[in-house]
Amino acid sequence: MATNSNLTARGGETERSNLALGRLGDFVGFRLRRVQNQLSRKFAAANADMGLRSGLFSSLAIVAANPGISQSELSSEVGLDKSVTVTIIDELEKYGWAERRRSPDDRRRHALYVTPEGDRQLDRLFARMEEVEGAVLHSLTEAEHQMLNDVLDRMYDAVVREL
Amino acid sequence: MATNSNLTARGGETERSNLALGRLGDFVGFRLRRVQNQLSRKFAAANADMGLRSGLFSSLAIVAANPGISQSELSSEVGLDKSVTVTIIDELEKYGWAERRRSPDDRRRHALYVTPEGDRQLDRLFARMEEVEGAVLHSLTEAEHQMLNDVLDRMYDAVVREL
DNA sequence: GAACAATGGTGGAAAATGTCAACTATCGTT
DNA sequence: AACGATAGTTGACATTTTCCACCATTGTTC
Repeated sequence: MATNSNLTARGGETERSNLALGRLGDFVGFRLRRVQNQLSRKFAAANADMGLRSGLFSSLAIVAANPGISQSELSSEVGLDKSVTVTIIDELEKYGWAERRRSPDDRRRHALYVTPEGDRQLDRLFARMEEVEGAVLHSLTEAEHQMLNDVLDRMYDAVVREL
Repeated sequence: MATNSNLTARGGETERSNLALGRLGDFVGFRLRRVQNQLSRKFAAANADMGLRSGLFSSLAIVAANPGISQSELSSEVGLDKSVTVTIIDELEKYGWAERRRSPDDRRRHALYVTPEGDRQLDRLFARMEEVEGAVLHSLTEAEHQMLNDVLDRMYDAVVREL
């Protein structure tokens, strides 16, 4: 049942660097976190030159894909608090990568848009992200990659569609 | 190529709550983060009663699976700084869930062990984790689950085995 | 159309986390 | 005995979350 490749025995002071996962290995959440941790670490390292705040890239990308989106919508999509989103948009505007425009319909809302400069920046960021992921994905077949995306989407739908 | 189920059109002010992912949808890292975020959020909510610090559960589980492990080894496995691990073990000892014992071989090291009480606690935590994951995993077949674990393991190996 | 609850956005304080650089004790090697 | 490397600890510091109060605007209700 378990896909356990870490059978490292304790007791013999093994030199194999791998540790046992124990029951932790039965949970997808753990494996997910493990991989995701490393991945985001790599990505952060690759972009250490410019000091990009954590949620900044995702936010910019989401705005680019959804022109006119509101800060609340963005917040819930990226999974950040509204107040954090404010800070992020502030920064994006400071860099000149995005801008707020008052919505004519609902004057409370700020409709968000990516500037041309922001688009260029996104290109760069996406390129680096591809590099980082490439190193990881080359160990997967195209079919596996496809299936992974599919499975992750279904998991996301499942976890979101409950209260 | 992309497994995109969010084709929500912009422009028509659609009421569908789903947003477009755009190019972000081409990256596994994004999907990974998405699912993992929700999952850990759920898990945290399920355990809100006791105030469990972030890395605490994983650490306890790893120690349980590797009795006598050192703090450094634990640190690198969980992906935390040594100093953070110190704090975590402090807390675990305060709760009476784990303990340090000076290693006889190497008196610098602290060999870590889970107490019986810690084991009971782990049972409870694992049970809750199963509940949380169960809701997500029921949307996957057993074969998919298996494959997901396998793929994630390979990705982890790939990302770890590079400098 | 006046009153009131609900929503989008801001600002700021406080707690939780993560990062880093000393510093001690111990080990291994020479 | 002397040296560098490792395990653990501590404390300072920056960065991130988390919350809560607040203002402007909207929508609803009578």
